[in-house]
Amino acid sequence: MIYDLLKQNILKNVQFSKSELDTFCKHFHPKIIPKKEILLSQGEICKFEGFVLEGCFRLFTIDNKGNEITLYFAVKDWWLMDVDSFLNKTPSSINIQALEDSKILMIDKSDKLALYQSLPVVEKLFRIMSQKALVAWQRRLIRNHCYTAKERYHYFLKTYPDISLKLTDKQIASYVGITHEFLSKLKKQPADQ
Amino acid sequence: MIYDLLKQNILKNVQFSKSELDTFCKHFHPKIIPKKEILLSQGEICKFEGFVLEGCFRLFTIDNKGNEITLYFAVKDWWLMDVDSFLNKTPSSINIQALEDSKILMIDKSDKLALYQSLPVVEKLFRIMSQKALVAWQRRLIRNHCYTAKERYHYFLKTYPDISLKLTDKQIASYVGITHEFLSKLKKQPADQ
DNA sequence: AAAAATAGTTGAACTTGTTCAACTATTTGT
DNA sequence: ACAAATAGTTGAACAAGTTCAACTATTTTT
Repeated sequence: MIYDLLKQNILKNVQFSKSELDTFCKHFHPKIIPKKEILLSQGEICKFEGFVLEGCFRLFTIDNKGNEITLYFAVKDWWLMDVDSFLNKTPSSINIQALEDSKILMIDKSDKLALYQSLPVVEKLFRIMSQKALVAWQRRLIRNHCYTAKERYHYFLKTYPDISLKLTDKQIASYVGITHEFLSKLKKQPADQ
Repeated sequence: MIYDLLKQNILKNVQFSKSELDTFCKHFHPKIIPKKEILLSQGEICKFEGFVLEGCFRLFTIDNKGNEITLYFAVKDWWLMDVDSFLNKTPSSINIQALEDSKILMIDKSDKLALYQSLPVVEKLFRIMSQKALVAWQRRLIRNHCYTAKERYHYFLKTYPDISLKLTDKQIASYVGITHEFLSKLKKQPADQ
């Protein structure tokens, strides 16, 4: 069933009854996003939340010097949104673009806010999801300080072997935080040196 | 009253009734932490959450090369904990140290978990606090890529003028992500150059 | 008040990663 | 299948930030 993956994802974080799962899921609607399409553009206000079923997305921002920084790549079982823009109704500073033909489950902001009201356990779900995400961002910041570019690159390959197969080196470089020219040079060196 | 600041902090994030505020606060106990004392050490499991009333704390990690990376400084109105360790019962990778004689409100993990049960609006409070924190970490990672060391240093001074007065340059450098020698050189240059 | 420890400064040599430019290889659109 | 666009490679010059060491200034401890 179309909601199976979403239900599994929820149950990884918190206990939901069968009926709670159904109530939750029925507000999510499938959507096909063709390759290259932009789901959210820098400047727009994010009024949805998405859950990836198939394909791959890149969430990135473009700084004032024109550099692209990739926040993360989202494949099957990942969530898509700009928390900042969604929460604070501010223009988004990120772009969400499909790197492949993709399929997501989408919920409108108004439906999500209604869910928080009608199904209190949803607060717990997103409390836990947010705390886990927060921890991941903390760790990434620490890695960015402690690890060299080369170590960060190999960490990425090791941590997301499946995702990295779908990406160009340029996209990986924008996640690792280096130029693609330098990544090209790194690749020539053996991993341990 | 001792809980005034905590109550204000809560109301910034979510609407609590007077009785909800009281029920929430009564599980927090004041604690004095003298200067230099370590509230949580790397390796320990974090079984509390703290809210700063007075003084100043540094949350930092020491990497395998012996470098100190400061996650953040916590003064009045900031929260203290290692979310990762608290949530996942894993040995903490951070140290929390008082930089001055300080006073906090502290809640035990078991009391906090009980609060989630007895007062459902607490889930909402921490859902929102976590989402805001998550956004702050996202933004910091982006700044670390886009800004030079000098820009990050001046951003810190501008954003936390009150906190920076309490800190040594060495501590600031460990937040900005540079050596204190380099910070010393940066300070000689005019801010805009 | 003296001694010890910690913080801050400075310079020289060095390392890591960037920039720019020219080129080759691969993918995409028609 | 061809043209156009995009991705990847390579090298040389450069810039940002580190390391190490020697020194001075300030703070803490006794």
